[in-house]
Amino acid sequence: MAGQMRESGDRVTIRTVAEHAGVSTAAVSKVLRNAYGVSDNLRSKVMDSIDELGYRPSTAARGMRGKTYSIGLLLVEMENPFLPKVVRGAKEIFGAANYQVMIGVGEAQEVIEQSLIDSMMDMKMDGVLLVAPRLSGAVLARYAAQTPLVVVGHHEPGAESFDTVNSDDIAGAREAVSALIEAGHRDIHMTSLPKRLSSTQTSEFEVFAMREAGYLAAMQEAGLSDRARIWRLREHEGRDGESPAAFLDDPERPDAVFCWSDIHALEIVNLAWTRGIRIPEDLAVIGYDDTPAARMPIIGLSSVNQQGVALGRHAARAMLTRIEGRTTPEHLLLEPMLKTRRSGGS
Amino acid sequence: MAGQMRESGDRVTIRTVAEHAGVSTAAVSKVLRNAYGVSDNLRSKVMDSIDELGYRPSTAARGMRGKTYSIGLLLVEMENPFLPKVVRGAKEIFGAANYQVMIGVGEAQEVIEQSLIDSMMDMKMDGVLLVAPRLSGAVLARYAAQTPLVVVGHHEPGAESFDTVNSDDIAGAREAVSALIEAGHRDIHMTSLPKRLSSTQTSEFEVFAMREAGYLAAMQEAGLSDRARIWRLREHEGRDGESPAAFLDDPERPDAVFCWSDIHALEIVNLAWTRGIRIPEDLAVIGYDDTPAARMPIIGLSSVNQQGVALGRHAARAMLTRIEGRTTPEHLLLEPMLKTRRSGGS
DNA sequence: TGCGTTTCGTAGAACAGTCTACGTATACTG
DNA sequence: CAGTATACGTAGACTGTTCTACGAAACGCA
Repeated sequence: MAGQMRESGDRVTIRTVAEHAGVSTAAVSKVLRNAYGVSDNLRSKVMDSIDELGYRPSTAARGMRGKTYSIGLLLVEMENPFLPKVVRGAKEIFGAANYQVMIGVGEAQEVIEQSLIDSMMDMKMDGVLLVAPRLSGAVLARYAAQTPLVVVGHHEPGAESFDTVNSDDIAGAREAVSALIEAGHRDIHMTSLPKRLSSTQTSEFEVFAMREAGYLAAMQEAGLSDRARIWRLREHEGRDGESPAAFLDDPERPDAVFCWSDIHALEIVNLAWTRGIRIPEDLAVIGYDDTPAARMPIIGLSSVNQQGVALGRHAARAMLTRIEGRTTPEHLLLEPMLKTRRSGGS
Repeated sequence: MAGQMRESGDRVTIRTVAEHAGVSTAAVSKVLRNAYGVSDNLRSKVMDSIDELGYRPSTAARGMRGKTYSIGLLLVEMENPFLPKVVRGAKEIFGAANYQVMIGVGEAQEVIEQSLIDSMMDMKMDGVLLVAPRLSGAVLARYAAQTPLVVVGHHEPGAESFDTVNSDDIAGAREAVSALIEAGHRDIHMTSLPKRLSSTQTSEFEVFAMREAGYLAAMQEAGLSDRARIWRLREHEGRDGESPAAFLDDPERPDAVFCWSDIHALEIVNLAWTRGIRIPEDLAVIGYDDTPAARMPIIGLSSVNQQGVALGRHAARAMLTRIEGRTTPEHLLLEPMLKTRRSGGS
C-alpha cells in the first residue's frame, strides 16, 4: 500500500528501485531472484525500497531472459466436475512454490489445445501442465522438446520426454466390475467413448481405453468374456456417438453397467428414472470420478474415486522438479477407490 | 509444419523472418499488427516467410511495448457449475477477435484475487475480466485505473472506471418468489449468504444482496413482509454460516423457500429427501442458476436461468471496445428466466 | 607483509519485439 | 512539368528484465 504515495506517471521499474536504494539494477535483480552474492545489508536495503515503492517486476520483461514464475495449465473442458479437484491440488503446490497458475480451456478440440499450448510457450511460461488432453503422444513429445511438460490423464508410461500422472484406471475399472460381479450380476456391459481416429491421434493412451481394459480383464477373470459388451456413447449432447437412451432402450439391456465416467452414469440413472427402470433392482450402475452429483443422496451413484486433488499435487511436484532440471521421465500411478452407494456394487 | 525443416538451435525471431523475406524487422512488425503503410506485395512476402519458417511472435517481448492479445479472466472458484457458461460465452467472442483467454482461479479469497489480477497486469494482458469477484468496488476502481476492466456478477451501476455486466437479479428473484406465491404459498423464506464485513469490502454490490432485495420486494407486494425471513447459510462445507440442515430442521420451517443459488437448493432438496420431507408438497424449492444438476429429471429443481453464455458474450464485447479506447462506462443488465420444474412454482 | 581466494557489487550486452521519425518513390494537382 | 501529397519502408531508440564478465574490497594464511 506504500506505493500509493508516489506520483503515478512514471512506472516503477527495477531502475527506480536501484536508484532509490542506491545500488545497481543488477543488484536488485539478484535480490529478486535470490541469487548468489548478496549481502544481508544489500538485501534489506533493496527489500525496503521495493515495498516502499510498491515495485512489481514485469513478467513480460522477465520472460525475455529468465523465468516468469508462471505455469500454464490446460484443461480439456470446464464442464466436467472432476477437473476442479485436479486444479485445486496443482494450485496448492504451485502456490506454495510461488508460481502463478494460468488456465487455458481446450474445449476438447485438438486445434484449440495446440494454440493454447503455443500461447503458453509464447508467454514464456515456465512449464505446461496438461489435464486430459486430446493430443496424441507424438504431438506431446514435440512440445515436450521445447518446454517442461507434465500430463495428467494420458497413459503413456513409455514417454521419454515428459511426465505422466494418472490414476490406475485399469485397477479402478476392475474393482468396479468385480463389485458388480460380487453383487451377483453376470450380464454387465460398459459404456465408453467412440474411438477417435484423427491423423495425429489414436485412442491408445486415453483414459477410457484403460478403463475398457480393466472391464474386460475383470469379466475374463470371472469367465464372463462372452457376455462383455462395450457401448460407445457420446460424451455430451451434440458430440459423436449414440445417446445413453440407446443403451437403456435396447432389448438386450443387461442388468448392470459400468460407465467410463459419471457423465454417462448420471444420464443413465436419470433416464432410467423417467422410464421407471429401478436402480439397482433392474439395473445396477457404477460410474467413475465420484463427482458431487454422484454423492447426492437422491442419486446415490456408486463411483470410482480417482483422487483428483492428489493427482494435481503430484503433477505439480513433478513439474517443479522438471523445471529445476530433471530430464529423466517420471510416470506415476495412483490407486483409485470404489465408493459404493445405492446404485450398485457390493 | 514447414518450420520443422530449419535447424533447431537458433530460434526464429522477427529478424529471421525479416532476413528471409529481405525486408526490415519493422516491416515484419507492421504486417504482424496489420498497421498502416504495408503494400500487398510486402505483406504477402512476409506472410510467406512467416509460414515457411513457422514463426510465432513472442508474447513476452510484445508485452514490453505493445499489446499481447491476451485477456485475463478471473473466476471466483471452479466448483460452481454456473461459471463454465460465462467462460464459454466470453471465449467465443474473444476467440473470434484473436485474443487468447487465460483463466485465474481466485478461490473466493480477496488476497488470491488481488495477486492474480496483479499477475495478469504484470504479464501485460490487454484486459482483465472478473467473474463474481469478492473484491470491493474501491479495489476494483483502483485496478480499473491501470487496465481495461469488466466485471460480471457485481452490481455497481455507478462505477465510472469499469464496466459491469449482470443478470437482473432483483427481477429474477422477484419472478421466482412470485411464482411461489402464485402456487399458493405464503410462508416463503429465502436462503442467502452471510454478510461479509471485511475492511476493504461490503456486500452492497454483491449478487446475493440483489436477490434478497428482489425477494423482499415480491413479499412486500403480496403483503407478506411480516412473514419474510432470510437465512444466512454457508456456501460450501467449511465456509462461514449455518448448514442448510439448520434450516430444514427448524420448527418454524416454511412451506416454500427461495435459494440464492442452486448450491443451497440442491443441498436442501437432498437433505429433505433423506428426512422424508416431500418436495414440493411439504416444501417447495426454487433455486438460482439453472445448473446441470437442477435439470436432472430425478432432481427436477425449479431455478432461475441467468443466461450465463450471454453474460460472457456481452462482457467480452464490452472488453473489446474498452481495449479499443472507450472510457465511458457501460452497465448491462440481462433478463433472467424462471425455469419451473417439479420442485415448486407455478 | 605479500599473495591468492572468496565475497560482493557493477557495467553493459542481450532478449524480441514495437514505434517514432524520417527518407524515398510514386501519384495527384493545377 | 514543377510542386505537393501520399504511400511505403527503414533506422534505430526503447521497453524492463536477466546474466555474464569482470573489478574491487575483504579475508585467510604462510
